Amino acid sequence: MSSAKRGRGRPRSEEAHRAILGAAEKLLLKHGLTGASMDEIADYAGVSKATIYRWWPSKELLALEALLRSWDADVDDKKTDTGTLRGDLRAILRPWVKRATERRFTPLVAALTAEAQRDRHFAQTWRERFMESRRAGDREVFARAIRRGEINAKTDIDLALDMIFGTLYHRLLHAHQPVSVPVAYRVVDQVLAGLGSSA
Amino acid sequence: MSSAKRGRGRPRSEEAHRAILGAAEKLLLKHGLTGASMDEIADYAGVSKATIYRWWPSKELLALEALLRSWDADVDDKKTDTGTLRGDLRAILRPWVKRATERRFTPLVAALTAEAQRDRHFAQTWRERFMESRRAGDREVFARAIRRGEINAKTDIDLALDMIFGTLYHRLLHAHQPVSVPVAYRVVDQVLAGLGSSA
Amino acid sequence: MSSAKRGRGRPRSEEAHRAILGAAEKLLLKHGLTGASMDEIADYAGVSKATIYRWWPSKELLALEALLRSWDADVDDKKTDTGTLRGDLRAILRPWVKRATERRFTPLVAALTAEAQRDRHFAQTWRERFMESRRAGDREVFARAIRRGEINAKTDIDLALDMIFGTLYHRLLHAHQPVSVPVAYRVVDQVLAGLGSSA
Amino acid sequence: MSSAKRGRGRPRSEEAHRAILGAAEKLLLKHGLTGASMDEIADYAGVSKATIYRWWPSKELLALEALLRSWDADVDDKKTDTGTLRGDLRAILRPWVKRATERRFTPLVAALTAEAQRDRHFAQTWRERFMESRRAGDREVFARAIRRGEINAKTDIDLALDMIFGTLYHRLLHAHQPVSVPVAYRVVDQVLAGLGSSA
DNA sequence: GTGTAATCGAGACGGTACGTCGAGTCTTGTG
DNA sequence: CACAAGACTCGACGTACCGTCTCGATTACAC
Repeated sequence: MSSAKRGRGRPRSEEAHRAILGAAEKLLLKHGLTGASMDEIADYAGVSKATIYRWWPSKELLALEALLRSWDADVDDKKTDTGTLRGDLRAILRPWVKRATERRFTPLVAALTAEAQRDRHFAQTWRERFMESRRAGDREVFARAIRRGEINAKTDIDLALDMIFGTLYHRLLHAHQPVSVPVAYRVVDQVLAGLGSSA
Repeated sequence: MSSAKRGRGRPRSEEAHRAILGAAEKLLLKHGLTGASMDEIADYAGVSKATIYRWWPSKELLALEALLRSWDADVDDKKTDTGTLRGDLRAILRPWVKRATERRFTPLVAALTAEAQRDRHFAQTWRERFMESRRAGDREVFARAIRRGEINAKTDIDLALDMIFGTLYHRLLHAHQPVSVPVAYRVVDQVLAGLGSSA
Repeated sequence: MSSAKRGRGRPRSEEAHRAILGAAEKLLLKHGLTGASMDEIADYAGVSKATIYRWWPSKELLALEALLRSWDADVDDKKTDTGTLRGDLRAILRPWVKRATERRFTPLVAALTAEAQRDRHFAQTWRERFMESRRAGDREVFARAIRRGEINAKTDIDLALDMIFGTLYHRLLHAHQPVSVPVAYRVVDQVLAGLGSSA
Repeated sequence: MSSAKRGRGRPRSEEAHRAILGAAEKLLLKHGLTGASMDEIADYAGVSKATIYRWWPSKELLALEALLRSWDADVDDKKTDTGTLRGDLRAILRPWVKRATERRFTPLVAALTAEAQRDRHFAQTWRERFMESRRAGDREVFARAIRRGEINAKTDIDLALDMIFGTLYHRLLHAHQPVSVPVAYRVVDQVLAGLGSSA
């Protein structure tokens, strides 16, 4: 019956896996997509390049996973249910701003975003694994507000989220204006105000 | 005609200059920053690579200029003074959306944005020549609205602009949601609505 | 008879053995030493690579054995005693030329000869198993001729054999001149003529 | 006259060329075709790998040229006209044996011979540049003997040469029997004796 | 029968070299 | 001088193959 497919061959080394991701996190996050080479990563991980390529078909996919892990690493994903939409959004944005500004995520995010323009397939993966996955939670916050009757049921949630995160990413990427918790709060306020009237 | 400041040697070839930018526009816009090589560009322009590097210190700077020229090429920058802020913004965004969606700008913009993360110096140039230059006009529209008393004098113009363009770029870059003229109008409406209440 | 040393564990699979040699013969003979990979051979034999390496320490040794088997496969090693040295040598060379020209032995022979230059140990094995083993019979033909008084007892048999096979291999390896049964006969004639006078 | 094609661009660096061939001679001759890597050669030559590949399409072709140069390096190609065929052949073989036995040519020769079996194109080059080029002179020695009336005009020169060099290469490659000047002389004698009677 | 021991298939792994590509620099000869 | 041609350096890329290793599953002989 079952378990038929229980591993036949040599089991894949979780050790190696971890080492690769560790090296990728460290080197790619630090030096960026082009700043770190696969050879370096392999060396640093004490692993052969072939082993990396066995599991990650490209540098970009490896970087994506490293980014994801690093991103999710220090999240205290406290179920943020503060009772108000504004409160929930603030609770989401507070740690987001910290991560986004403290650590060197932006270079990788920018590089992978650029890669997504060149490779439709990667773009798909990028959307699913980076964008959509964190978006799901954010959408829920709006859904709750709708259930509460706090905002109009017809609110375009995706647009609202794009206005919030689009604005902040824009500043992050071009660094022409500061990104901070207060700024994030103001963005939330503006968006919320806008929602009300367009209802 | 004279040519007073004629140097000693062979005069610089405007012809070559134009050819380089033409090739850069064509190839870089079409295939992206990594998709086109300097050798290809030189070949296509019928120019030596050294000549390119004499005038543009790097591929990125060349791409930046090509992007700028292409961007400004088909602009009917009719001084758009419609009398209302909403009208002015719509007038600005209508051609913007066309350019941004019709032509292949996004890959280059994304690639150069990524480059800006790696190179502080390039980031500076990027901000000045790409961001700020088009921003000036946009800001003026808000300034006019303030003078008209249409919006609060303390309005954070930069934030408003980031909310508009940030949102649209966000969608452009990740293609998770559509970008269209109606969408752009809705963004304007939301932002304007937000401005009012936070005044 | 033997089987005395029957071990404790699972007996070695004769099936696997045959399959490996079969695959080796087929693939190595067809594509050469570098043209066929161990992975391919293992796959084709339906056997794991480790099983191959358990019994053959290296690709070269496996190839050697495959070559030997294939070489000896279609030999009608009719004890060729024709009564004269010339007749015996012709009887030996006739099938030799066929094998050497018809099938794809030369690439393997060349590759293994090259390997013998790099690895003294393999060179030893190569000499013993490939050269010497087929040489024994050839030498006997000369010994018979000496017993018959057909040629001088002091004839340098090894030199004679080297002159015959060296010449033919030379042509085989560099393909600058044809190898055929008539050519082989002429070589024999020349060598025999030479022997007589140097006696 | 010609010279029309005198380079426009940067002239190829004879320095680099020499360095590459020097490194190739040293490393490939010393460690063999597989024992030396292109990276090592590039390093040793103080040259980039790309430069090597610009001029030599493959490791094998580079090795061929290195072999040729090294082979021809220490030749005192004294026009050997001793008056007799035997004398001429001895004069040719004396230095040949020295080169062939003293220096580490055989591994490379064997490896390239093996390569010639895999690649028809390389085989062609190999024959032309290694075999035929040195053969031309050897053939002339026989032609002279024919003109002198020393040997039959119908002598199969190529066969005679194959018998001489084939025999010696055979011993060189398999090392089952010694190669020395006396041995070479005996081979010559045998071949010459054979020629006479088959005339 | 149950334990012990060798073998096998599957397949991951480290290592090492390959040949390719692109950016940017440098060296000539020519206009 | 500015330019065209193009050789050169540097360094990364992704691929391929070898031989080793780790497992779990088999298949005997021995107790």
